[in-house]
Amino acid sequence: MELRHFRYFIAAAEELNFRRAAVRLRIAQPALSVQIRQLETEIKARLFSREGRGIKLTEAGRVFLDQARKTLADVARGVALAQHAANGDIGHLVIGHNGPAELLAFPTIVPA
Amino acid sequence: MELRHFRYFIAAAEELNFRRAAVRLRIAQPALSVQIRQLETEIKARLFSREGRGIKLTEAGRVFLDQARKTLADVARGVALAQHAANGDIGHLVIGHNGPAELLAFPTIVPA
DNA sequence: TAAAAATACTCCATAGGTATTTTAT
DNA sequence: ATAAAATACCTATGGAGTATTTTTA
Repeated sequence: MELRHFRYFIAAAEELNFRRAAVRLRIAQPALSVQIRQLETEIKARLFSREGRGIKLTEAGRVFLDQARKTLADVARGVALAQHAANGDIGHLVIGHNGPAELLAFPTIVPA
Repeated sequence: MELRHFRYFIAAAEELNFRRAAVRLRIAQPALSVQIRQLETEIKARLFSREGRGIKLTEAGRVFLDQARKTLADVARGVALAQHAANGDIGHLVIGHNGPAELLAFPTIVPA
């Protein structure tokens, strides 16, 4: 299983049509058909019901779509974090306060 | 970028040695070397510092390792959820109770 | 019968292997 | 001097394309 399967599956699930999804992915329809079939075989679950005229998501397809989107989001986040770290940005400092606003004082820079 | 890059990177990051990681992945060391280089090029961040004798994770490598593990965990979760859904298990019912235990009664099956 | 997916094949891009070189200790 | 990674080159697996067949609304 590769990220390609996730990208292809999401396109197919959103278009609910292999031909249109293939156009969007800039590949041929049989290539998409084969990759989706591979994915279904590997996870041992049917993701689409083929109705001769179009396709529908199965229940397994619906839950998998959710996770597939999260997976691709994780990938994007990993890349973004790595790039920031590579540029010396090692994270964000978050300051919280849960008391009355009157007790909040900001630090002051005192000239030497 | 493909899941292969994530699997290879995690192995290399855990072994901190391309040769040992390659053995674990059952591929040759140069194949691993090339794939890691591809990954670094694609995300535009150096993940390892090469020290001639071995490798070390960079800061970018450390944050990417974290996300790479989450990504693979998401993949596994997606597969598990899809398989369960395919077998008719559409989720779990969770019942909570926040009052005194004395007020808790279990439903009883009444014979017809 | 028509619109869509599946199948059959062919081709080629690239993952991976072997041999060797480079690098840093 | 040596252990590890990088480079060069070759091989072959499989992703993708074109043509065609199968399916069902």
